[in-house]
Amino acid sequence: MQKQSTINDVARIAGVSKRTVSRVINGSLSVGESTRLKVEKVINELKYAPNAQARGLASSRSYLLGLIYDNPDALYLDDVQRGVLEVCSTLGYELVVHPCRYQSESLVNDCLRFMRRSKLDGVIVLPPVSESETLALALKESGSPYVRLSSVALDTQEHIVVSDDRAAAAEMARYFAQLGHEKIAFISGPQRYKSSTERMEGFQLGLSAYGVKIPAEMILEGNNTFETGIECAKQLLQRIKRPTAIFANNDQMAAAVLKVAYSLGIKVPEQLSVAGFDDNMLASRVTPSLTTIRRPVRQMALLATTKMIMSIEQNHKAAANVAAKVAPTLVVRESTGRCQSSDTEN
Amino acid sequence: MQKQSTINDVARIAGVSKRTVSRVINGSLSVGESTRLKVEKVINELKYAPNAQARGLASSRSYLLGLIYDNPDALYLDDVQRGVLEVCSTLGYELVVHPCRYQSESLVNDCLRFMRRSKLDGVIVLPPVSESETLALALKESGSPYVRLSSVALDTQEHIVVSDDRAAAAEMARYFAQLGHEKIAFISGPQRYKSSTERMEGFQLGLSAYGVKIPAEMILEGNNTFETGIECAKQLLQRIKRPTAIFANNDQMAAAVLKVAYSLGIKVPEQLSVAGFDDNMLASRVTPSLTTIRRPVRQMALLATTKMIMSIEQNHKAAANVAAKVAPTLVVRESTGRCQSSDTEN
DNA sequence: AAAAAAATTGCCACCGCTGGCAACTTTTTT
DNA sequence: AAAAAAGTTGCCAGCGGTGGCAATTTTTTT
Repeated sequence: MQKQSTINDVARIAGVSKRTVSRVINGSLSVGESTRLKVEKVINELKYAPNAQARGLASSRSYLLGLIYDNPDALYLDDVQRGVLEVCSTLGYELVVHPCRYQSESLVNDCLRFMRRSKLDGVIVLPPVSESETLALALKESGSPYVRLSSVALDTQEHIVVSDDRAAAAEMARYFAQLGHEKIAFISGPQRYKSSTERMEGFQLGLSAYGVKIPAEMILEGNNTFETGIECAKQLLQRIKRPTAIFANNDQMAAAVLKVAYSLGIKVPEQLSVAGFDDNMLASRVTPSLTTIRRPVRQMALLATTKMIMSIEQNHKAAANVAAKVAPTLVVRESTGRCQSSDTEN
Repeated sequence: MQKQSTINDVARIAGVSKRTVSRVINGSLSVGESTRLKVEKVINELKYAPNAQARGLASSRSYLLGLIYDNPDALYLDDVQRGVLEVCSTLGYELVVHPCRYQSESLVNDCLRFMRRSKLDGVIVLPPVSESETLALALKESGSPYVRLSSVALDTQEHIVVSDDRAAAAEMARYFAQLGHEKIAFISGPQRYKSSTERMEGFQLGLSAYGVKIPAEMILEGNNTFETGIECAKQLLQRIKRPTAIFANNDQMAAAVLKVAYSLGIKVPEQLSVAGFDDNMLASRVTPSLTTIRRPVRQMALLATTKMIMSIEQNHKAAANVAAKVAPTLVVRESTGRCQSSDTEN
């Protein structure tokens, strides 16, 4: 367990002051070329790495980013983390993960404490926590950089990256309509989440362009889990007049529909078209594979992180200029097809 | 954005020295009851929270734990994170995630830098990185606490939590044999991972107890991804003499087998039994649902974290006493059944 | 009641680094 | 060539806590 070398060691050996070493580390412009090389050489020899705590204490920077979320889909979270870490690692930041409870009334305090305690340089907030306006306000007031991922534009460009779920759902509607479906059902997510209502409205709007309307009894609310998907699917498929196509708010529930259809002997896509939303790993694994909407989650995370680091490093104008909107795209696979049922057929 | 209060503010207002405030914060025993109350009152009024960086700098503790891994299955990672965070949050630690490349020759340096830079109090290492003996050695030498999750006992109880994959695979073998299968295939994971060889050996050993032996051509090596699972499954199922049962090293590959079997018109479980390993979300989502081995991942993470925090807090004997071995269990679902093929049938 | 022991509390240095400003060099201007 | 400007580098004071030890107060012992 060898003693860790400090900035003093580097300074002494390189024959310069530690202030100069500090400048080299931070890429200051005002360091002579020869001095820089000399110092860098010593740094490498000693395998010196600056102490993040000391650095943070002196400069009120921690090079720590936080990720705040509430019980997201594992696959979604993983995608986000990968995206964030990709940027972090190249820019020298580390990521601290922090689950919390969206519903809790101590949410705001919890998050602020988290940020203060670890002196985070900024936080990335995932849905649905990102939809909390009180939290957003508190973050804004706290003065530390933050970026929200969301399905709806919520505040200024600087603090958000949105995916246009509404448009994507509309595209799915168009696709369904063009396949000739008219008896269409929708399994929504919790209506208290904006992403759910966005998708539902987009879908309905898209269908209405084709003169198709979803009757109220064809809209069921799940909570984005496989289990509730099963419940909803059973309700929809055991009816006398069952739909010929079902659009679910996410892949988990769409997979559940597949499962129920199978157990009822309903053939997909011949007798029933099914589509999901997310395009997570599940979509391509199930049989038949799911037609779905691909959300560029990783890319959103990437943008969000870039944006945040820019705003940490005082490039607010630049941060506001990083693209803030991404467009999910339709991915057609095996679970959807032309409507083949005649009028009277069930 | 109000100024954050410091220990000095608390000390001044409470009319004591900051050393005393520090003692109160750290729960030192030698503080008079009345003094403590007085100080705590001020702390609450000011909503004072100690600066983690300053604390760390002075005491060489950061209350930060690291999680080191290389490209794990998203579902596995999520499970681990949940387990770790559960303990962390109750004990006042935060978690920093750090992906790295197991194959890279800079692995050790990368990990050590990570630990030093953020002054982590300890790290949890996931497979396959956890199998690197050089890394383990470096960690031991570095003196900072670490715990490895693995499928094989690798070092002293204090630093590891293992799941007995070998025994679990043997149990699957027993189950297969009792169903009457004799033409059995195995899709292994990369042979360079201990977990892969453990499972394979356990499976073979288990079968041999029933006089069943897997011929070499019935063992294929995938790399634990769905895609390679597809390749292996195709090879196995397009043969004239195809197996009546396939055991895959993980659920991803087992799901791939299901997919291929479906496309070839092979009925599962009537004509082919399929089983996986992990019991992740996928297993229950696919059709037919997968018989598999449930690994108590979350529990392992929990144990590992508990163990580590104990050893951070100097309770080495206690740490060594936390259970270090968990037993995965067989979960029977729909993808397996009695062997129904006669001798000549394919 | 004085001395010894124990319990509290305070002082000061220091953890490792960066910020501000001064000092020293080198280059450019006049 | 002297003066001004620009480019480098160093010194010192913190950032907000904790550790060691001394000082003070309280309790116990004789």
